[in-house]
Amino acid sequence: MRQPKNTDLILSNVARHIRLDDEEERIFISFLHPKTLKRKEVQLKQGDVCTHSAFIIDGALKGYTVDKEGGEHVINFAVSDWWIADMYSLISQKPGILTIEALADSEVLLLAKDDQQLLFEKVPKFERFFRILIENSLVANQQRLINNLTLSAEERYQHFMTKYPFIMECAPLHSIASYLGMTPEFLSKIRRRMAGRLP
Amino acid sequence: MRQPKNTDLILSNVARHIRLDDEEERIFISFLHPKTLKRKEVQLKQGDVCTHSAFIIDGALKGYTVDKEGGEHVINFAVSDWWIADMYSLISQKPGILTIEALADSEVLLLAKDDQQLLFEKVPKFERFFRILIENSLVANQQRLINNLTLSAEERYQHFMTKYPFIMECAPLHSIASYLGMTPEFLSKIRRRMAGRLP
DNA sequence: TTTCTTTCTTAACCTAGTTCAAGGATTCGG
DNA sequence: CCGAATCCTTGAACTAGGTTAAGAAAGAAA
Repeated sequence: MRQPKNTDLILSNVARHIRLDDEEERIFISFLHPKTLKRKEVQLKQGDVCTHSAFIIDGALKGYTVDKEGGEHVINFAVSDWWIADMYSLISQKPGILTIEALADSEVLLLAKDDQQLLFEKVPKFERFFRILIENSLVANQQRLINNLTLSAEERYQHFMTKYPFIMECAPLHSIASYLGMTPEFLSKIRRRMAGRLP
Repeated sequence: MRQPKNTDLILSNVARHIRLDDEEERIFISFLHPKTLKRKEVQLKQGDVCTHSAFIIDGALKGYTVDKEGGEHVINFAVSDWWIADMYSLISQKPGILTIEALADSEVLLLAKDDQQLLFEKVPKFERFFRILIENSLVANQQRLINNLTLSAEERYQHFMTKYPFIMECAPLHSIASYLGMTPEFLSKIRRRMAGRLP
């Protein structure tokens, strides 16, 4: 086996949108830096400039902001086969608003912003790939906004469970509550109601 | 004056991110279709497939969804020098979730999705331009999500006023309330409180 | 002008979701 | 295996924001 097993996943991720020949694959992989994260380890800290995108091979991460009262607000999750970064900071190269932290021991591949630029020059197809990634992010984000504006807390939870069952399995409920814009206590109440236990 | 005045605005909009020569400008403009909209006129209806992006020369539009109870939820505004479309539908070419409607008599330039594809082939620089537009959309959208999750109704309103004073001037308050995720009655209460009129 | 519609506000009442405080259940590090 | 976090749940008291209903002000249409 010439390539380490962990690059198979990212190559099939890329192959979903663009087709690469062997040489292009080699170039791409040469830009990636593997990193392992312990549970609770912070990959990016709020206030720092985001210099890398991370592709998750295994494990799970969350991105969150801490508000002025110290409350934590989960903005996104990322599990195996997903990308995560503080897009605002990555794009603008200004201090970011997200802390990205491992929910479980994880293995990721990092792609530096500068290397991404080089990659665009050597393999222009990647412009297209990352444009599609961003398009999908935008659509997902907008849909989430609409859900927050139009659905009740219970409906948001139900929708989340059917859309992201795999996240239900690896993220603690209080993080999911935060992501859904409610308190953990209220999520608990919803779950009791849904289980038929009154009141 | 060789070019109609109304293309100046869109060319300077494009020039903010990519540099075009005369021929490229000519090609770009040849793909644009001017359209005028009367106040309340619908440019795109919820459920239809979005086939064009619109660049606003003059006037103002809003994009909104109607939920199953018939409630209207404003998802975005667009004023002079902005682009608007149902990105979900435009990208996926599936029936959309937004209705896009003129808030005032408006003048827009339409770019068909197919023509955009042709434009990419003839002037590849535009790939970059539209990628940047989408990046900015994504960042703005994410920031809005964070605001909705972390700020009170009053804080959201104050933030909106300072960030979009020009929208304050052309959109009715009930649309702004909807955009901010509150009822018009509650926005009214906030405004009274802020004006110092008790209670 | 007059009428009709849209926009904005008020006030009284209501409720979805929060806060606070506490206890039990798991899980994790050592 | 033990102690300490972390996680989840409960319940009671509270509040930010919603609902309903009504009227005033200001345009637009005619």
